[in-house]
Formats: sequence, C-alpha cells, structure tokens
Amino acid sequence: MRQSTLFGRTLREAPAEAQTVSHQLVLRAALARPLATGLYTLLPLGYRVARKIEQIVRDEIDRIGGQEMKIPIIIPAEYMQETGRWDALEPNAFRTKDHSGRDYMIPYTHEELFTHHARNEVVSYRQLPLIAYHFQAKGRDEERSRGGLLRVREFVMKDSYSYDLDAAGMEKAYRAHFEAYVRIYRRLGIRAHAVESDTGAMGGDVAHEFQVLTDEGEDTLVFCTTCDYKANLERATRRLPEPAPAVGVPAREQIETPGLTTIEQLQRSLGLPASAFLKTLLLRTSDGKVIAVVLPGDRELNHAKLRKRLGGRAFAFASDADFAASRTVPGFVGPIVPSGGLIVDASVEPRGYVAGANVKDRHVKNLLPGRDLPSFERLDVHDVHDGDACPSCGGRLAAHRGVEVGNIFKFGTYYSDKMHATYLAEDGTRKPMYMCSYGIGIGRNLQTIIIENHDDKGIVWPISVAPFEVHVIALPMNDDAVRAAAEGLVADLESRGIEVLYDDRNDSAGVKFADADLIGIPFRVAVSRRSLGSASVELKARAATELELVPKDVAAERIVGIVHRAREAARFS
RNA sequence: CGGGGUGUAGCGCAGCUUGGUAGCGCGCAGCGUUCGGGACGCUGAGGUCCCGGGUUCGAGUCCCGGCACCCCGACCA
Repeated sequence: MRQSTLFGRTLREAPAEAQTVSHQLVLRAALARPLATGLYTLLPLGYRVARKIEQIVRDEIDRIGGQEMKIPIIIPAEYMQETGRWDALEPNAFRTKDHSGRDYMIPYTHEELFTHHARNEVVSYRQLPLIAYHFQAKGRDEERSRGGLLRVREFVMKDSYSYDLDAAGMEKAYRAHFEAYVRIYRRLGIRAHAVESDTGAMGGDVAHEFQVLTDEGEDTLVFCTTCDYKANLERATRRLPEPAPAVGVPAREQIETPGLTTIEQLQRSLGLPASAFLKTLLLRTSDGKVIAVVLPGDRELNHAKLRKRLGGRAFAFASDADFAASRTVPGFVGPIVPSGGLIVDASVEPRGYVAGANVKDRHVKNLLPGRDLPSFERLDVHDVHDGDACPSCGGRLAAHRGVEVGNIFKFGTYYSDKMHATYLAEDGTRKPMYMCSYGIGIGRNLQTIIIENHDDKGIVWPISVAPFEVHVIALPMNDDAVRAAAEGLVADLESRGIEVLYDDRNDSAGVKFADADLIGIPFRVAVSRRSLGSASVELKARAATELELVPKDVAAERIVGIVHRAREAARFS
C-alpha cells in the first residue's frame, strides 16, 4: 500500500473533542472519524485493525466449535415482544417502522433472534450442543456516548450463543468460552481480568465481564489484594465486621436539629462520624410503589444491587407527594414503612444510631434497629469501598477503574422458557434448551488495545492486529536510487506475504518518522541515501529504541524471518 | 436526564469586555531551494463567524430562543 494514496490523513493536533489519549490517537492516526455523536466511520487503517481483531475472535470461537452465521441488522418487533424486551426501557433502543407501519428495531443484542432460529432448527437432542455466532452491528441509543470508540451508539459485536441439553452441558460451553476469551485477549495484546458482574438488562444470573484496568475506564471494580476475588462494583459484596452486641442503649429520644438535612451537616453539628447515622432514602419504583431504604450514613446505595433485589424494577427518587403520603419530611426522613415496604441494608448494625424523626428539624438518637424499627426486609444494597474486607477471604479489597472488553452470561432456560425453545429428549419428553450468550465489542477492543499499547509518540500495535506489519520509508523520495531500492524491497516483501505500508510521500524525514511512530506499525524499515551508502537498510522495531543496519541484499529475507517469528510469538504467547 | 463548558477556514486557536473592512499558527495548491526526527522562501486558495429571531445606520461581538459538541454524575460490548 502506497501511503501517498492512503484514504485518511494523520493529524498533528488532536481535535479538541478528544480528551483521552486513546481517543486522540484514534483520530490522529486516521483510524476513525466521527460522523455524529457516538457514530464513527472506520477509515482504511482502522478497518484493517478491526478485521484482524475479528479474525482472531473468529479463529478462537471456531476452535471451540462455533458456527458463524449472520442475522440481519434490523429485526421485526415480534421477537423482542416475546420476552418483553421490546417494552424494556434499558438500554435505549433504535426503533423504526416500515412502509406499512410495522415495528422494527436495530437490536442491542440478539438473544431472541438466535433463540428463535434455535427453536426452529433444533428439534432433537441429537442436534445439541450448539454454538452459533455472528459479527453484527448493535444499536444502543446511549444518552451519553464518550471516549471515542469506547462507548458508542452503534458498534459491531461478536455475539455467540450456546444451546445445551442441560445445566452440565451449559457449564461446559460457558467454560469453553471463558477459556476462548482468555486466549483472545492474550492474542490481542491486552490484559483482561475476568470479574463477577451484574447481569443487568440481560436477564439470567451468573455472568463474568472481562475488564482491562485503566483510568480511561468507566466501570469501577474491586479486586481482593489477597485472594482472587474480583467483582464489578455493581455486584461486589464485602465481609461485614462482627457486630458488637448492643448493651445498654438508652431509650430513643428526639433531638432538635434545625436546618440540618445532610449527613455532613449533622456530623459537624453533633461531632459524630458519618457511620453513627442512618440515612433513609424514599424511592418510587416503576410499578408505582414507594419504598424506604435505610443505609448507614457512610454508605451509598448501590443502584444495580437494589434493582436486582426489586426483581428488575426501575426506581427513582420519590416526589414531594410521596413524602407527604408517607408522612415524612425531606431531609428528616427516618425509618418508616411506606406502601412498598422498608428495606434495611445488611451493613446496619444492632446499635444506637441517629436517624431522621420524620418531623421537620428533628432527629432521633439511640435508635436501635432490632428494637425501634418497624418490620423490614434486610438486604445487601450498599456500595463496597476501597479498603473493605473481601467477602471470600477477609483480605483487603482495592478499587480500580476498568473498560469492559467482553462479557459472558449464563442464562439457563430464561430465554428458552419465554420463547418455547425446546427439544425432544432421548426419553421422548420435551425439554428446554440451556443457553448462554457471549459478547465482544470490536471497536471498544480496538481502542483498548491502544490504551494498553502506546507511548508518548503514538501507537505501538501488537503485530497480531497491526494495520500493516512493515512500514517502509524512503528518504528522500526524489532520489532515484533510494526510490528504486525501496520499491524493490516493498515488492519483494509483498510477494512473500508481508503486509507493507510504503511511505512514498514527498515529505521530510521528520514528518515521515513522526507519522510512522504515530501509526505504530511494528517494524519500520528506512531506505535512505545514508543507509544505501553502506549498502544496507535500517530496521527498527516500533517498541524498541535501537536500530539495526541490515545489508540490502539480505534485507527482505531477514525481515520476512523476523515478521514470521513475531507472528508466531503473537499467536502462542 | 441533572450540573459545568465550548461552537470563528480541514485542525489548533485569537478577536467578543468597549459593535465599524474576519485574523494567527499548522495543514492545503503552485514555483524554487532543501532532504535522517514534524525544513525554508515567494505566491495563492480556502469563511452562511452553529441556526433562527431581535436591538442598531451597522452584529462574530449585545439581547432572546433553539441546535450541536465536550466534560462530570444515573445506565451498558
């Protein structure tokens, strides 16, 4: 490929919209261009990388028996209606109608569609197990896309789906995918950690996310510093300290707290730590109930956990009318039992607390949960903090930021039941298929590879996904001998199956070297007047600092050998 | 959807306070000189100053209303 004809220009300066390094590099290296919020066009360089990522994913999913197919990018509503996800609010979906008014969606995931085909094609136990997958665009009308390709509204995902006879078969398929993902990330050159995750809008119960640790990430994760416990904050729990037995807590009594509506104000005024207080949140659920949630003053409500405990119902803060109906006052809410019930977080201890009195400018002290609280449900709905105790071993938990580069969900018969995906078993009975689904976002992985593989000059692509393998630079282009030598080398390398980007532009050495560093092709070969003076070319690995002079006559041979070794190392690393 | 910020040439920005011929750097085109780490000279092209309305003799600048984008919070590959 001649660089002079490459579609897409590198940028000296990053557009102001790009705030993170990886986003800036995606734009500066001419990998992608924004088309609208959360919509990106992949330029030829970026598309070459995306195809290589896809090929690695394909290779590994095929290896565990996956069969690639393709479901349309736009689907009729009826399949999503079968599971109720047509009406689900999260995530926001792109919807449209056809000429006759029929509803369609650009689906945000394809469980229903694969399951539909599975129930039609699979009639007998003899046809299971099955793994099918495709690479297809997903539509998610995110309210806020950000970070370049990390979070967009339309993206290609490899999503695979396994269908099995029973739970044991499903476990096997899940484990096979887990191991395939480990191999995929290793080949992509990123360090992904499998963490326990919440299943969110996907349904089902067990799930893992593959997370790459980086400050550019938007997920919060907690890892145990002692054992291998790793979990998304949305799911993470902690070992609660042994509560001290409550003895001699005096009877509760009201205290005057004029204008003190926040824990912070109360702390300052009463000189007590945040943990000495209880805070009560009044929430309205999507089915119209009002619930109260009691947490220690030093803990935050974990929305994902609460939502799961509520059976997936959404919730929002209560309205003024809800406060009035529940006979309490904003800022002075204490434990009460509204229409939807009272939930007390598991970390609330059996000791005396200060809590709201449900009366303006009043709190109560010496409120002892077991003694003074009305009937309640005790659930774990609080956020875990950095430094908390590991639920598994009691060690210290540490918080990290991460990018989710893939996930795997174990659904069991969740979708099969709703969609009547059954098979005829050996004993003549009809049984539901056991299902899992597994996703990897291609664009997000592309940018995450950059996060993990760059320096202050640009990208340092792993050879497994690099847009080209060798970057040949002619210096200067107007020297006939240089040009002839460079073009001879390029032709030689290409004829031996090496992917070469040839910088034939009539630019200065500085421009060419800077662009080579920016684009980050693994091996750079400079053919110059100077190098030809010693009948050689200069070879430099992007990741290395040292140069090597290679005799011109054996250059192609040597470079082919080096590239082949690098390819092999990347495949089996 | 809440809070903050920004919209001026392909990119980065100044000009707006105090209304009066739209600027700078990079990039781009032509010619010449250069040629190993973002070269130099000369010449040149390129703008509905986000959109709409208002005030004014006159609006990039002031006022009102939209829209878009970015960042921070609630949701997910």
